[in-house]
Amino acid sequence: MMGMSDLDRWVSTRELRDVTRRDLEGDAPAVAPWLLNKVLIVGACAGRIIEVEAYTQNDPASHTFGGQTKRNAVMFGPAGLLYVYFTYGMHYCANVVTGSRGVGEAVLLRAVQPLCGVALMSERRSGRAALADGPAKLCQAFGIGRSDDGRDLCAPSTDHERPFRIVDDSTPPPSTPQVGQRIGITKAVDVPWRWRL
DNA sequence: GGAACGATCTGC
DNA sequence: CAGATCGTTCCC
Repeated sequence: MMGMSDLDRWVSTRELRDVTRRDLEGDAPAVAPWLLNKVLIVGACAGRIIEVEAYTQNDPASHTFGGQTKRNAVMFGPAGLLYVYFTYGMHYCANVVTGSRGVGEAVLLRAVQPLCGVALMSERRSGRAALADGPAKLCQAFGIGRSDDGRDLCAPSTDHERPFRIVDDSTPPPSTPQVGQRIGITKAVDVPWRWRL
């Protein structure tokens, strides 16, 4: 018999508000720190966003710097889409698209604090202690993959089996987040567009 | 057609 | 600190 999941319990104890497309639309460097403390929900897993990076169109480190391609097309879509890319031959990373249609901007989700579905995350992470403290680990823990590229985080939830969105549980973004250089890039390395709790 | 290179992670 | 591992991009 199906018991109440930890997500059900967690949701019922907090006032959750869907983050709207309008909330997400804007320059990635402005939206990125605002996303801190928001909650990512994918299926039975939820986690509080604790580290992000911004990427803009005229940013040499961004996938969109060279213009639109098949791979980065979602980044040019409307704010609120999820841009998922495959890298290093084995990892996926997930971004929230922030620019309006035609503008290639997004915020990379680098780390979340697991809130729900911890057992499932642990299983997907092969029992390792680190569940979602890196962009590829986060995707593995949440089961985010290639087929999620272009999913709409702001559309009304149609898939009740696998909700897929970002919500505000009334925890405000930190007033003084850590700010620093982005990780793992070789261009525009001095741009301080990484934010952390 | 081919080569170089990753917005990373892991184990040594 | 180097290896894994393959899609994407860019150059010839």
